[in-house]
Order: sequence, then C-alpha cells, then structure tokens
Amino acid sequence: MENQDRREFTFLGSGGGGRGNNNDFLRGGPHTKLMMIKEVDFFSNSTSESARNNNNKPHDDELHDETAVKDIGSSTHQVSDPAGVNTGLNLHTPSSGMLKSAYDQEKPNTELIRLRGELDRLHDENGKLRGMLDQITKSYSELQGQLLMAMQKQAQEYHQGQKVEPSGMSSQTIAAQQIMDPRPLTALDVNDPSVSDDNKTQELSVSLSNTMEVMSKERDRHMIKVPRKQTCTEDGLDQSSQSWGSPKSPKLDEAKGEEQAPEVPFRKARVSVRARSDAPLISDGCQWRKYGQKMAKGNPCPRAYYRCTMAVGCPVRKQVQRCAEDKTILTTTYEGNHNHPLPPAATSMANTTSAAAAMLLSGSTTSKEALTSSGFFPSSMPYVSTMATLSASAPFPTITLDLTQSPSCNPMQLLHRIPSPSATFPLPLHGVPPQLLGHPMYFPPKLPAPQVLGQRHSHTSMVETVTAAIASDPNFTAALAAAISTIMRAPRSNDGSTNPTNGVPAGLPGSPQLPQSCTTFSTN
DNA sequence: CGAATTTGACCGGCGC
DNA sequence: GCGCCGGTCAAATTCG
Repeated sequence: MENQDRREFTFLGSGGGGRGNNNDFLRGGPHTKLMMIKEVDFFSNSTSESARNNNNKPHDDELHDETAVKDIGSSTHQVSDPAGVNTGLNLHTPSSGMLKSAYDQEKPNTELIRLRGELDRLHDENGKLRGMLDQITKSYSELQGQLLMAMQKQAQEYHQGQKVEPSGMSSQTIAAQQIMDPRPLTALDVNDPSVSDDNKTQELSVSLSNTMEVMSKERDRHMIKVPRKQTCTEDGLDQSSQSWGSPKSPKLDEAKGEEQAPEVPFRKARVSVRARSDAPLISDGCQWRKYGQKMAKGNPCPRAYYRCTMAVGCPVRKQVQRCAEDKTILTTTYEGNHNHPLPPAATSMANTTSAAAAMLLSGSTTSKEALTSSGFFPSSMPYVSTMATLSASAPFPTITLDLTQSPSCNPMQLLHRIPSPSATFPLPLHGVPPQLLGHPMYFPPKLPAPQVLGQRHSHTSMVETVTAAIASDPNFTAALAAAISTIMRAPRSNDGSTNPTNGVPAGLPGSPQLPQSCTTFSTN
C-alpha cells in the first residue's frame, strides 16, 4: 500500500525512483511480493504459516494447504468425508492412537513428497516456457530479417516508381505510407480495427512500442551496412547516438556490449514538446528520476535531466527546460523508446514521441532519398508549417511539437487551427480514414483520462490531441515526413544550417520565418 | 531511515 | 592542445 501510494505520487510528476534501478524494480509491487511468498511457501512450512496471516497472501496458499491435507489423508489411507474435508473424525477409530502417531510422523514426509512433486512440476513448466521463449525469440529474429528486406525493397521500388510517377497527392500518400508503415510483418494482429476496448488499447500501445523497437533495430542494421559518412544526415545520427548513449554510463555500455541492445539504436531522434505550464514537470504518466541539472548556454533557466524508472534499464530520458523568452513555456524533450508496458496515462505521450521519432528515422534512411528526389513537396507545405518544428541545426534530428499556441487547450479549437490543405481533410477526432484504423500509427483517440488534476489535465489533453492529430491525419504525416526529409537531405553549411537552395526541390515553399535551419510547423 | 533530489565533478565531443 | 559545452555520475543533502 505504501508502495502503491508512492507510485501514485510519482505518477503525478514528482520524480522517479531510488538511487539504483534495481531498487526501483524490487520496490515495485505486488508482483514481486507474490513471487516471494510462493517461494517461501514451497520451501518453508513455518514461513508459510506466518505468511498465511499476511493480507497480501495469494489464495494459492490455502489451496495448497487444503490439498496437502488431502494428500496426507490418502497416503495414510484415512477416509475423509465426502465433501473432501478432513474433519478429523478418523482420530476416533479403534486404531486411532496408532494412526495419529503415524500421521504425525508421515506428515513431514508426505509434505516433502508433495513439495518435490510440485517442484518437479514447476521445473517442467519452466522448461516448457523456456522452449516457448526460444521459439518466440527465433521468430522475432526471423521477422526482423524479413522486415529489413521488405523495407529495403519498398524503398527501392518506391524510388524507381517515383522516377515514372509525377509528383502529387498520390505519391505523397504512398511515400507517407512507406514512412509511416512499420508493420509489414509484425504486430499485424493488434491493428485490427475491431480492437477498441481499453485493455486492447493498452496492448496496442505496447505492441507499437515493440514494433518500434523492431524498426529501430532494423534501421540500425541497415545503417551499419551503409558506409559511414555517406551522408551528413547519417553522420548526424551517429553523433546523436553518441551524445545520448553516454559512453561513461556502465549500464549503457553493458547494453552496447549485448550486441547492440534494441534501445540503443532508437536513441537517435528526439521529440520535444513545448507546452505552457507553471508546474515544474508535465505529467506524462511515466515515472521519472531526476539525475542531473545543468545551466544551458543561452538560457537562464536550468535544464533538468530525467530518466524513466518504470522498468529496469528503460532507455527513455527526458530533458525539461523553461523557455528563456517565455518562462511559462516548458520544453520537454523525450528520447528513446520505453522497454516496458506503459500505464494508460503514459501511452499518449509515448505514442506521440515514438511516432515522431519513427518518422524522423524513417525519413533518414529508406525513404528519404525517394521523397526528396522526386518533387514530393506539393502544395501541402503550408500545412506542414503548422504543427511542429524540425531542427537540423542540432547534431541529431529533433522534432518539436508546439502545444503552446492553444491557450484554451480545447482539442477542437486546436484542430480547427490546423489549416486544412484540402476539403477532404478529415478532422482527426471524427473522421478517421478507414485505412488508418488498421495503421500501426493510429490509436483511437482516447479522450483524457482523469488521471491528472488542474493544469496538468489540460496538458494531457493537448498531448492526446496532438497524438490523435498526428496519428490520424495522413496529410500531416506525409507533410511531416517531407519536411524531415528536406532537412535530412539538405547539406549543412559550416554553421550547421541547411542551405535552402540545395537539396530542396524547386517550388518548395520555404519557411521564411524560420530561425536558422528549422522547418516550422506551429499550432496556430 | 530509506527514498528522492541536489550539485559539483567528471567525461567525451567539438571548435578554435 | 585547450577550452567550452552537453550529458552523466554519484556523494551529499533533503525530505517524508
């Protein structure tokens, strides 16, 4: 209960776990406790007795005890009553005295035998589970390989197709689908449109997370094959990887040692969320532990560093910093992919960042060239410049979702501020295109759960709104992908800015008001 | 007293 | 090579 309370408290944004991640895990909850009780029950009668008084004791204990009595009864050939309850009446039979002593002597033995049998059974079960795990791992590896091949093939085909097909909305849609569709071979089942209840939604988000990891792994493999320094973009990605995966960190070193752990490759893109908040943190449903704070250059406000502590070794980190110009604006930069299931309150933000990061990374590898070399940027560019900021001046790709322009935080107002490039443009919360219902990036927009209070509620609302917008709007994703590709492809000058005259197809609406090399989408 | 935060030190990357 | 800067670590401190 105390643990629960603490968890609840930290969920509201007051910070992460203990000094060590292992402690975080062990502090964790009923699961750990249950396992411990089970072990005690199997190996120690006396402890089992004491554990029985524990309120948290699982019902298994009583069942075991009951069956133990039954076993004893059968092994001593005593007859229990028809209901299967040993009433002790057998003690009054003519040989009751002998039987009683035999009972007393045999009780430990039979108990031991029973426990051994139970142990054997558990061993068998364990073996079966191991086998299943091996099989799943094998399938996973196979799927990864297939996915990689499929993605490469798609990119090639699309590239060829673009040389024939003129630019336009159709190509835009295709390109967007290529960028946005990570699921040719995995997680197909979870995209069933019929999946709609809350539990399924949770599973869905988890599966997306896993899918993303598959993607990231494949991308990483792909990038390994590509000669380094081939493009400035990939160079930049490598840098970002270095900068976030601290070579000093023992944990990350271990992860790297394990044949490029899945989370490492994904730590290449950042997703920033700008929102107005007086609170020091925006509640995003995750548990965070603050591990550092620094004064960043050019900003009087310190930058705080947080690490996700919801699972051991979760690679997700975030930076929180107030805007120098407007201190009511809080910029939260997420990086990495959660390696654990998320609570419902956290899935929206995680999905948003995952989707944005996936788009960044997708654009940087397979589809980038296809998109940028084919006049992909049509008249939708004005729409592009309404939602997010994409920075190429940083050594790593960063996408910023700007939620500060929606003071009322009314989802519909926010959506209405999005200029629609076409009359058929669907409102994300209402008209979800059928093809998106099965899309891995699409999550049925769930309106904010009452998990946060006051201002935080409104920010969660905004987050979910943006998530819904990103997830459900093919035009936005396509346009965003286009913008990302532009930035990625455009060569950088020495000061880190892109050259607008190079690498951007003619006729592309620029971003005249952009600072430096940013293509800007803003919410107003 | 344990958990969470603070903060100075340290490290690597990068530009000059 | 040196200094700056961003990011991380971990001992010290604070908090509940």
